[in-house]
Amino acid sequence: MAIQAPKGTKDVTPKESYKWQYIEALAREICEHYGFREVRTPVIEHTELFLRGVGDTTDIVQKEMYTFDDRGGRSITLKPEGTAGAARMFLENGLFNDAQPTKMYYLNCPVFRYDKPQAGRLREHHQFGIEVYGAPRASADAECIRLAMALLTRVGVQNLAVHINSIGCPQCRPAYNDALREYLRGRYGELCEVCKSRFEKNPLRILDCKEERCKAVCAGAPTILDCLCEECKAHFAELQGCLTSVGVAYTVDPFIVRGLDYYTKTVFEIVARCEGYAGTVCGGGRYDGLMAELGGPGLPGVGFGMGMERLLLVAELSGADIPAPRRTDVYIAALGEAARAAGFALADELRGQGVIAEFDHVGRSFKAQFKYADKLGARYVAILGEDELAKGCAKLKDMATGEEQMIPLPALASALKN
RNA sequence: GUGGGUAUAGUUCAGCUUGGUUAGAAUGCCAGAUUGUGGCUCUGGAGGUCGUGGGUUCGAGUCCCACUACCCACCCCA
Repeated sequence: MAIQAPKGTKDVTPKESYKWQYIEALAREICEHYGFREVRTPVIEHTELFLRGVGDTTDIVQKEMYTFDDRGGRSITLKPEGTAGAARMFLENGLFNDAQPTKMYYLNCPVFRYDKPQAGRLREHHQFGIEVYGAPRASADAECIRLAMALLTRVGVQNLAVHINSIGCPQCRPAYNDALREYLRGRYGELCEVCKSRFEKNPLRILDCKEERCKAVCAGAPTILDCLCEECKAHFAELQGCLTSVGVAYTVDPFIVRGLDYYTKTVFEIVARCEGYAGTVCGGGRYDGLMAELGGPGLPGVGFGMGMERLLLVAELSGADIPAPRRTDVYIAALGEAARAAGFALADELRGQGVIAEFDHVGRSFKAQFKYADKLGARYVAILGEDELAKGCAKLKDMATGEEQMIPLPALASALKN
């Protein structure tokens, strides 16, 4: 093959697109029930947006962005996540002047990260995500988590676990960072190289390290939950109360910190465990400082992102029941030029009446047309040969029972609908 | 960025260890087996520059090297 798709990208073929459409339809339906409206923002943004929004010390910004200069010399970046673009859209369109909160979702949003591809991770993937702006109370956080769980369970993903944490706010986190550094200082030599470099600029990330030795060191570390200010404590308590009240089981995991700089207070991950894949399917949290960071009013935000490829992967691995696409109602088998002309028009007529009708564009024999109709899974074949045409009828064959019946052409549509 | 594996028909793979005439299977695709009828069965057909480039050899799908791509794990994340 001369040209193949770029590394880390994946085609959706006509044989599998129905699975995507199924999940998209469920997501739309659930979002509607929760009062969210769809937004669509550009695939490209000014690089500056992500430097300020996502944070210039994050892995995403430092080594995973698709950044290039356009012909006008502007630095442009393919969006690496959904929130920054949504926030920019919100500010640029002055939506903060409307009654708050603003609840939005995006679906099939392409996001790009220059990463090494592997199971459940691509360079271009598509996210479903939601954003709630202007809602300071923790009930909004809980609503986001509840919505994510509603979709995941509805899609059929098994063995889900919700992990929540609070990473505090600008008032209480510096104190925690000091406490953490104080604790780690004595065991600094035991940390991995990456964590040593994190020590000064972002010690919180050390808690997230997957290295066994770092985990061992962190096991006895002070937790941020002990250092939260009164406001953050109350917020976290409200979140837990809300989750409990809607039946969302969760575990408090002081080790999740998330990879984006904009988070404050609530962070959460929803993890799925199944044969073949175990890991995060949804990650999100609160970002009360983001809007101000982007030069807008100090409105709070909360939301999550969910990778659709990953969602589909775990859904299939969990044996989710994804309904097959609608079958062909009738295949019109015509032979001879006059019959073909009539058959072509008949197909169009039937489609206009809501029937899924197919017609031969290859010029196959009757036998081959039947075979093809069978492959399509057609319920009926309408036979239109010279005999039938002369009578103004079609012979309708039920492919399951084999029964045949002569039907006048004008009555076909209603016969098919029964 | 680090480590491991793989690359042969549309697809899933065998053949490679012990180099040797026209490279196989299954499945899919096309056609035929009563002249206007599917599924099951049978028969036939099309389809491969054996990832790319170099090397060793009388001879390379098979051995060696490089490159590329893909898969898996680490890291990070969705």
